[in-house]
Amino acid sequence: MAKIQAIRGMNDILPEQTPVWQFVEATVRQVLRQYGYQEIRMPIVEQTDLFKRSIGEVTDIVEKEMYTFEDRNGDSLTLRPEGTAGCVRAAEEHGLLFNQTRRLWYTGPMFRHERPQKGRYRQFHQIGVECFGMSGPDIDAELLILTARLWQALELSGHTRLEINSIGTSESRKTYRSALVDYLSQYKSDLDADSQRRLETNPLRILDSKDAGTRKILENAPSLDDYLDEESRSHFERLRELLDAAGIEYTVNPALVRGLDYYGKTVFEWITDSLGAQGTVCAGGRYDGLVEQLGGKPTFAVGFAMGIERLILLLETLDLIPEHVNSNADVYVTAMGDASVAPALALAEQLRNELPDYVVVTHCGGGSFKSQMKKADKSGARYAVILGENEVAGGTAGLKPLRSDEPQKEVPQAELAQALADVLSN
RNA sequence: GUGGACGUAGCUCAGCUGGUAGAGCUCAGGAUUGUGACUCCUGCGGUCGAGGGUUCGAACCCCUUCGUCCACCCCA
Repeated sequence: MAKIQAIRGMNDILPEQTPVWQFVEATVRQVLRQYGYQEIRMPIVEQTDLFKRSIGEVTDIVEKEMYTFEDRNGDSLTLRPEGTAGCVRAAEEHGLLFNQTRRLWYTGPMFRHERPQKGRYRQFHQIGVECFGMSGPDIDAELLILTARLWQALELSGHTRLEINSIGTSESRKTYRSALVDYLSQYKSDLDADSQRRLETNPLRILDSKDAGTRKILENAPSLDDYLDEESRSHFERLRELLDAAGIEYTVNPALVRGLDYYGKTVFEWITDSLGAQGTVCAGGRYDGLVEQLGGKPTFAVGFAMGIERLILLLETLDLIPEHVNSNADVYVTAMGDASVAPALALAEQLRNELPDYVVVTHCGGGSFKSQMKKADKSGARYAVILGENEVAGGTAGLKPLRSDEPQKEVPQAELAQALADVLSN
């Protein structure tokens, strides 16, 4: 019988990996807390229409990447392919957006039926940040300053670069789009095959083409910049001033277009060159029209999402996972012989009471002294506490350093916690 | 959805022109009746991804299929 295994592109996160995830999540949480962002938790499943109406009917995500299925009562439901739509739905549904400003964040799995590759999976995890009710470029700048602080906290500054652009309001973008299509249509047969297809589906994406012939044609193409409305233009200029003032480095990439329909004005991406083809580690932008589009009052909004898998992949590639993240024991308590099992369990409890910040692992499962010592070593603990018949009889414990050549000491059990506190703290 | 590479022990891999499987690491035990890391010895561990075909004989050749990885598309 065939073995049942995980769904393609949906990965188990194993015990060796979870400490890294917790480290990244905790670091992000801490930075967001500093800026006063509030966490929101949404369901993983939403009505299919929510995504169709927000992401855009003709995007790849909606057309061919969604996990959509029928509920038992016939409703069409979809596993969320991204977080913004559900966040807007939840915030709107509970009156979080009316006449107020909000700074929200969330994390969790997202689902897209794509072919997996490095840094891209069918179930992947994002940390999303969304801000509502603020119209100016100052909040755009805050988001970028916040992410820059996060890169610093993760020691990723210098391995990520920021690209920004303004794609204008949907009206100005529409005008530009038709100008671009008009221009490119003259050369349609000279465009590469992908770009010919994009002419129908997503013409702005052609700006990004790597094909030499297409690039040549693009040289004389109309520029998005010339079609920007005045408000978008000044918004973008002000954003650049704010970033300059904050010392955030960036490049303006006129070809930077986001794939989701709801974006307008500011768009940005943090990119790394260390991950191969999937180098975008964080991306977002402004989406002032979305709340209204989903049935709410017009509400200014801007946000971004980070891919946790990509962040972790990057940290691992650059060998930036701090040492302490992977250690899963500080003290390992051995128990030699049946008679010392109960005292060992009791002694470990005593240590946990007095040293709540340290990880105390008790040896279970018996075995020779030698094998217990091996396990102590393997655990990564800095100290072994040795409890055998002699120690139990004398009310002491052996305190053995495992990471240095210092000699083992016999310590009265009552003084063991203090002795460990002294040696573990330096 | 398209293309390429690859599936042999828990992990990393070797296995020549077809002759029915090996190493290192890990794990368990021992050398050392209560002391890990280094060393040495012993042991556990494989329907060679699956199914079919060719052959006296297939891990190796052929077909099919499943899976993984990387890239394209697209995206975090």
